[in-house]
Amino acid sequence: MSKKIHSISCLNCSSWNKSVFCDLQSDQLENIDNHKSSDFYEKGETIFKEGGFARGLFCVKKGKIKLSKMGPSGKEQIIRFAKDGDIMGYNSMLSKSKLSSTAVALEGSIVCFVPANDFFGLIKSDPNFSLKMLELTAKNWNEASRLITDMAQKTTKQRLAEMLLWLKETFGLDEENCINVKLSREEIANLVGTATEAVIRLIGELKKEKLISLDGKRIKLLDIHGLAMLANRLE
Amino acid sequence: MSKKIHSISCLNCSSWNKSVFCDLQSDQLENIDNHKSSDFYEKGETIFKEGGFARGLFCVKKGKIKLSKMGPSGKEQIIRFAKDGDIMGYNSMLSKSKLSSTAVALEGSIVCFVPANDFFGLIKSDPNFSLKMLELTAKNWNEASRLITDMAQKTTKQRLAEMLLWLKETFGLDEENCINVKLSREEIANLVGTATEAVIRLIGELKKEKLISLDGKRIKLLDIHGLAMLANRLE
DNA sequence: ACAGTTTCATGACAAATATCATACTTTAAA
DNA sequence: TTTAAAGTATGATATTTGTCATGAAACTGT
Repeated sequence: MSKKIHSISCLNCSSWNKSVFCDLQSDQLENIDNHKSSDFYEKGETIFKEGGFARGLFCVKKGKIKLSKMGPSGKEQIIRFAKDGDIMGYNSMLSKSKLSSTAVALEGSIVCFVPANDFFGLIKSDPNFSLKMLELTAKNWNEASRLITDMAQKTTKQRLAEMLLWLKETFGLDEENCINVKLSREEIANLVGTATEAVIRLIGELKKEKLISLDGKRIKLLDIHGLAMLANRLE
Repeated sequence: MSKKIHSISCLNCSSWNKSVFCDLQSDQLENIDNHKSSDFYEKGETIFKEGGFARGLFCVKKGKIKLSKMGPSGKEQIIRFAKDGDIMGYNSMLSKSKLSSTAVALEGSIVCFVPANDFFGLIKSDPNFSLKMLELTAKNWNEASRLITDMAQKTTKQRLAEMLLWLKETFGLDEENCINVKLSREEIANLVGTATEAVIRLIGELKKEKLISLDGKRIKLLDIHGLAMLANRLE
């Protein structure tokens, strides 16, 4: 189970300035501080489950989280990731529907929980916050519509290349150009939307083509431009 | 080219109550009235183009519109539809990015244009409107994430069944259980994310399986439950 | 009514991908 | 450390789907 930890103030949060709360005044943050709670989740722990009820907003203080949906035949589909400063669960709250995805920690993560009332209070009282939220949801839509098009039109190999680039953009690269997140082959398959075996084979091909290399379990990007070409990114 | 037509007041608009503007006060609507314009678009006409700049919001007074993205190899991908009371172009405005899709009329349609300033004015001044917009964008996300999962995991035939049901839910059925919108096979293919030939073949199969029948160009749904089973809809 | 164009339809074939079977390898647990 | 379990890898095969070719049917404008 997740461990309740001592909440530090949003004012001192290392991820505050990356978050949607970055423009709030200190009295607004204090109000959140008074009602929020913070939890630590081990790698593999579930933060919330698809189909559940959203009583509030989750904000990632530190960590890496995958958000996935159950496909029709019980196969997981990773929809997006959340990292430091990202928020989760707001779509269900806003649309007053069940949580549309499951959140699982990819590594030890600290996640704060802000009750729905405080969130809606901000929206009612602070137009700038609303605008910030709208900006966020609009960006999400742009991402999503691109993803729909990619899923529908690109080959598995192109999608794999695309996802490797997406992972790079989301989590960045370490000193050795390795993608800064650990995913199993199965998780990559659940992101690309294919079978695990296919991912294994295609990673092998990308390796042969000198686009990537494997440093243990870590994936090193050797030729980012080549990957972008393969993924058929026009922009 | 589209024809500029005489704008009638939002107060008398037949689609007003279905729209995101339904809770506005008459003075707010009058303000929109003073700045908006209305245009008629013939079937096949383009309302706006992907990559363009969003100077405002498009609101469908009457009609049926497809919103699509260009895929990497130049193939159109239909992302969503808009009908009476639906708005378009707001995601690009909100995220301050280029229009992420192209809007084309599927039949003669009347579309009003509301300048960005008025839209942002509403958001700044009316928290209820912001909330309504957030509700809308959140619902869009839920739709989109479902669509991503479907595209990634379902077979072409399942996706076709899924899309037929989606069309039914979006545009409804006429007296004879036919889907209330006319799409070419190619457009259906661009919605399902497959080749036109595949759609033609699969429509043939669905016909043989007595799930649908063809009444000229119109698609009649014979067995909605059967289609839902095939599409593997769990809920 | 006509020719020209587009849309719809079907077959043959090639390519991509899923599935199943089976090892090997690493990680975790006893 | 040993054993079990999970994750990774590879081959063989079947299925699905895309592509190309061709022809019929429906629509369009003159």
